[in-house]
Amino acid sequence: MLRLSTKGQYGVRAMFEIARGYPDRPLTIKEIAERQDVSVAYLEQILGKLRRAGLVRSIRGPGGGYLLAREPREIPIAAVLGVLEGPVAITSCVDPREGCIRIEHCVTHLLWKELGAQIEGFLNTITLGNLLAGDVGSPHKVRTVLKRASKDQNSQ
Amino acid sequence: MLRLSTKGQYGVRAMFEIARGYPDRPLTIKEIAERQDVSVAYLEQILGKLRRAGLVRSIRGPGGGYLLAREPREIPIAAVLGVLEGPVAITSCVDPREGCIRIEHCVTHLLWKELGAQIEGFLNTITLGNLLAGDVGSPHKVRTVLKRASKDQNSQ
DNA sequence: AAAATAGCCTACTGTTTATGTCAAGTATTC
DNA sequence: GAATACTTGACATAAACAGTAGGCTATTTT
Ligand code: FES
Ligand code: FES
Repeated sequence: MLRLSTKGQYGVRAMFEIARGYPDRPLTIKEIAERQDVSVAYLEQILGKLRRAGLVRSIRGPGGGYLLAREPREIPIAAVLGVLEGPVAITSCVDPREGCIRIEHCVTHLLWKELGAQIEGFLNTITLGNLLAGDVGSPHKVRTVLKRASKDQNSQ
Repeated sequence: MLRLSTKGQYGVRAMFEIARGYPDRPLTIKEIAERQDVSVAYLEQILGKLRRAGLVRSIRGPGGGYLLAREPREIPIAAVLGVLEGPVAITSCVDPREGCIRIEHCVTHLLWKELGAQIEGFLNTITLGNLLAGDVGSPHKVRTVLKRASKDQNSQ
């Protein structure tokens, strides 16, 4: 249950790969594709979205490629997934783009809303910087990152 | 992103409805269907799964219906969803039924695993009993919601 | 200028999953 | 034995997913 689409998965992996080159070296789609086992054509779609959302910037022509638009530590995973998959919406009822008529008499509505908040909270505390450092999971490490990451929540 | 299927949603709502009758009154599929706006035929599938999993038991013939197999407070939402949607598996890589060859050199694997654990943890702390009491989520908001929810239960 | 490199765009397609419906059963009670 | 109610499996439709294909534009190098 609750599976992420491949777009989201590949997107995060691509962003991680780009982050590894930051800030010096632009990475070409081809390089990313090879290192992360994804097709070039599919990655184009994904990176196109991320670029239009302002998370990465691109340089055309020979020597070109992709670069992060901000520092790795200022890009939470939630931002990447938000662009590629839309907002967290466990059910259509809690989707800001949809809604529900039963909402008033519905017991589960609050449940899904709270679950969504938990997920979004978690994904906002983990940044590409954490991924680079390999530190995912343990709460005390997360807390230090939280302060830095909270700035980014606005720009999403 | 991360949407739950209707089977899971309806399943939880059906379980909630059955829980309201616990332990005295078996509820017929028809009653549940009417109160939760779901088709009888679809509910049959859902309740069938829940019955085979031992979460509810059924009584056939006139006066029959469905009853919880255990007390509401002993049935976490995670159990209901687990039956209807399988285990939490953000990606196929962390799905116990599948797996991944890249797992060794993959940075994101731990991330998805941790996210899954967070979700499962949350869903395990909320039981049908909590739903009946209207107490879901952050402790401060709970109290105000509690009153409204309990009113809805009667008027529904 | 021409060639080579690299990103940009969007339409199309096959596959799978989700969301149900339908029909014909079986068990139980009154 | 008639009415009630659960049981089961097959089937239909629609949407989402996962990815391909092909042509285009911008920039650098020779
Ligand atoms: S059914 Fe939509 S809020 Fe519960
Ligand atoms: S790609 Fe499967 S574990 Fe990361």
